Amino acid sequence: MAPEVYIENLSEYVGQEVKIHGWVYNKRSSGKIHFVLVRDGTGILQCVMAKGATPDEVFDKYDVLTQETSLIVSGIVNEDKRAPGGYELHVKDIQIIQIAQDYPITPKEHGVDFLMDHRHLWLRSRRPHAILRIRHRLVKAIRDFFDSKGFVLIDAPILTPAACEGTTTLFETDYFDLGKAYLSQSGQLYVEAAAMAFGKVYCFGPTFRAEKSKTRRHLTEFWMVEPEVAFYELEDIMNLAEEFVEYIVGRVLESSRKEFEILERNIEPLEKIKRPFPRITYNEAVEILRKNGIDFQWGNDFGNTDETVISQQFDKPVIVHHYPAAVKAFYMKRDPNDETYALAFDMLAPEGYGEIIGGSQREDDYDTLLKRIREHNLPVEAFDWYLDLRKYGSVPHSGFGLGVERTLAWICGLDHVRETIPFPRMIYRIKP
RNA sequence: UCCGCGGUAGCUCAAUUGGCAGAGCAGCUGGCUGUUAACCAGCGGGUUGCAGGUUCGAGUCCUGCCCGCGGAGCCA
Repeated sequence: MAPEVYIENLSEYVGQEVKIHGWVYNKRSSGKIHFVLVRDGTGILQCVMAKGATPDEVFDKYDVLTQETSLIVSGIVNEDKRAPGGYELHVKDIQIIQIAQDYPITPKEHGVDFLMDHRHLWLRSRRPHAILRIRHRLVKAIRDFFDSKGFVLIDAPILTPAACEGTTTLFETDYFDLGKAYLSQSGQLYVEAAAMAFGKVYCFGPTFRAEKSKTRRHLTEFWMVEPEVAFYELEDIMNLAEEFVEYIVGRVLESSRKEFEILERNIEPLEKIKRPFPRITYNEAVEILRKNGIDFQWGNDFGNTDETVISQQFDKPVIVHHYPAAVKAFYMKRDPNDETYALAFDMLAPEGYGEIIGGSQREDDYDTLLKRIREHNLPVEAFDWYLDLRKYGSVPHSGFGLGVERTLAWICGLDHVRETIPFPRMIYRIKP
């Protein structure tokens, strides 16, 4: 009985008969010799059927094979330079499971809209397959980084009673007799509570923003990892962010060569992502913009093109810190030396990708935080528990959030975040 | 929400000044013993996004609407 194996392990079975379970990816023929490309989720294998060498009744099955027909194929593994991937299967038998009719995605060109409508099938194609494998490894690297440093994973709730950051739009839903609930746009307030319990924590999950943004950098549902550390000040958390990004890029680089080739991603820029990263203040960033001919108004937050210009000055991620407090969230601590500035930082990815991290030291003084909540016209009742954290053993603490999809788009060299998540949610797309 | 671009065969696109809607791929038929998005020959395939209007005649011009894409604002 031939062993049932996966294509990624074929090199261990050269000369042996094996059984592959999979789907027809493509086929071509010269009449007396057929080539069927079979994929099984781990790779793509060329299966060869030659008149005379293959039993006639098996050879003739070629005619009914259509793209994405599911089958079990058995044969002898052969090493051959002419085969894509270097190995091929000399077919002895084919068992057809189901014949696929009119598979809509052909090996030719398609538009993004068509492919997104067929995202459930598009996942089978080389490119999305490569991206999502890299996503898997990126997520693993993120978890390994924090786990190896003694952080505790604390999952934040998805349904929340109020906005974490007052301004952005929230998805709203009815919540029994308690009024409205909102889909979380950040787990941050909850990890702050957890940091006071466990010291070093992180949350990792989906977050939701009902912004009507239609750009290559926005999804309405995206994944964010948010570490929070007690007794960390701004400098400490910037150091952590820097070490973190160096680590996850390195991990993905060493594990995903094959996928980067499929994506035609030049990995040289990624190999330069080593500490230390450049650090500039908001004011220095403004100078850069003005030197590049941008008429930037001091006190504004950076726009998309501003971020691109700043990040293009460096070949590593750049940390911008000490933003004007007025443009930052209510919970960020202000610089005691100059209250104009917040102890906040963003990390902008190189190659024009822009912001992938936003973080800060948090306001830890009760009266100051209460004042900020009122200044931002936020409902104080909703934040009573959050204020409690400043009543019972308040300490300096800091954290940041990293957007997984933006980070992955940068690492893969993609021009849109929609390809970095299996089923993207955008303002005009909820299906499939 | 605002600005710009687009919607033609299953898919990707073409159609000159308003004048017979066309090609490649996919599908079907036939050919080919080493193909690499194979190739060669043939066949079938259309409510030109929707609703009006101008005109002898509209894919093409006008009005309204729908949908998508790119960008701005906001953000990770």
